[in-house]
Amino acid sequence: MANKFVLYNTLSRSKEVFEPIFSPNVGLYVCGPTVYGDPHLGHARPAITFDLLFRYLTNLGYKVRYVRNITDVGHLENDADEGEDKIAQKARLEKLEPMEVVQYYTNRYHKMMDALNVLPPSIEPHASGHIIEQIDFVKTILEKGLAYESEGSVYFDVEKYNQSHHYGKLSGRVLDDLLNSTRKLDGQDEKRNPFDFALWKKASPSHIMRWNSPWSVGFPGWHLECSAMGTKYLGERFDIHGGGMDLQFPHHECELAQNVAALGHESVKYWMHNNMITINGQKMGKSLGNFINLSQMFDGSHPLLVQPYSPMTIRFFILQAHYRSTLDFSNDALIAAEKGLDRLFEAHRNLAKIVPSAQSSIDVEGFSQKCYDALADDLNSPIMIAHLFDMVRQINSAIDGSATITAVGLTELKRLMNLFLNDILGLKPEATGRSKNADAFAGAVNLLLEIRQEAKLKKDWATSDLIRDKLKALGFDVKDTKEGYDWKLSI
RNA sequence: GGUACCUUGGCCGAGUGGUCAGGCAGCGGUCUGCAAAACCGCGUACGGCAGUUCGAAUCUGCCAGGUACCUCCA
Repeated sequence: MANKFVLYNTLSRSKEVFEPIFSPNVGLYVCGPTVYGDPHLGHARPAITFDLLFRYLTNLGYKVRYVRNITDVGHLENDADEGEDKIAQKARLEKLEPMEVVQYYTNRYHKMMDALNVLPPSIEPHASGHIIEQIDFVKTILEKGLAYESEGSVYFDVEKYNQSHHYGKLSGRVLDDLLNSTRKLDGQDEKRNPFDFALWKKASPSHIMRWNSPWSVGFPGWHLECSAMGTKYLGERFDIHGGGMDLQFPHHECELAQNVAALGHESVKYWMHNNMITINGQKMGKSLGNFINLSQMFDGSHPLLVQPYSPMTIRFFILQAHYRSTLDFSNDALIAAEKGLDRLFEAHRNLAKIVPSAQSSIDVEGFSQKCYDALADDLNSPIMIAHLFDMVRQINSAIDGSATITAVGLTELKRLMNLFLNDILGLKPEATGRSKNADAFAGAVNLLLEIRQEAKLKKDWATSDLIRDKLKALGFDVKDTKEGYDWKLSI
């Protein structure tokens, strides 16, 4: 742990040195998906951002417990069916059991995350599996006098809380402003103040997902699950809480207040928020209807896409921007990322072709240091990737013979490239599927290229170019090398 | 309306008060039978206007444009 890891804390609005509360253990909580729809490009951002963090911290030697929840109850829909649980509504729509919908989209989420090489968290708790813990949480807040019951629902008393604490400290909100800008919602008259939020909500007759509680048959409030599950699995104090910037308010603000109300102190030391992915400069979101599903990205089926993009291209695209910047989607940017990543992988593979020298012109140690420095500076993956590309040039030069590296240096470089590329950035070459089919296929292409070699020896350029051009038309990139030839499938 | 943030070369995207981001695309060269790939070289970019400063794209103010949150949202 030579490098001081510095990360941006939303709470202080500044970069802080990371010091775990109980080193070497690190508690990390990230808001996971609401499983009522197919995962889209927006879901990939936090997943990959915090996957990078998880991998990096683990690599630094920390023992990380990573909790990422599945939200499968509670969140209210805000359209015609106001007040109905999202999951319940979807279930009625598709004539499925709510938990069937939950299971289906959870499976989909896992499948997409797996494709993106996002490591599974240590614990993935479901909100629906922690109703008892959430009810207990509500009870505690009621006992502390910071919540009140009204018509079978329980609301957090924001104004009272604000008398002794600062509601709005995370998001920079001022209570008076909220009073004027809070929108009128259903059930508003049950509340003392419009900005009070539900801890427990009484279920309407049409509401399918419902549980018994001391107050009513209903369901837990929208922000409660993270308070309850974070506390359960990471303790009353833990290190990092992450999520998308759009969750900062009200979700995380409320969560923070709930924890202070129930526990008497804040739970989270560092709050991290990733920025949004935009499309034509506008946030990509479910409610805006401009999102692209991950499966559509992978197969190119969305009308905005001119071609499919592999999971690794998506991952690389996201890592090429800093997590706190917005990232604008475009085909040009994706294609550029795809080509760049290709070059990176190619150099990584070509490491095997380097012949070591007695001297070294490549500064392996400096390279390592620069990469670690970039990560240590608030997870600056774009800078790290820039250093990786600098190394690509040197690797290619070494193959050309215009740069040199010692055997020891080469071994270390191979280790570092594996570490940075595969283990930390989580970029792995797309599976080529070594099968009998593929072997036969490769054999046939090689045979053609052998014939081309013979034609070349006879200076029969017509035949040699014919083979190359026809293969090219079929999607094979053929290139001549000192030893003979090389090829790859470019589609 | 309130609050916060953003505006970098053809595109994407880092960063800093005073030599370099990086990728993609483009141009020139080396190599090649020709290509491809690779390597070498090339772009004097930082929204506008003022101010602070020896010096600002980087700090301050104003203006313009954009975005986010304030409502479920990654």
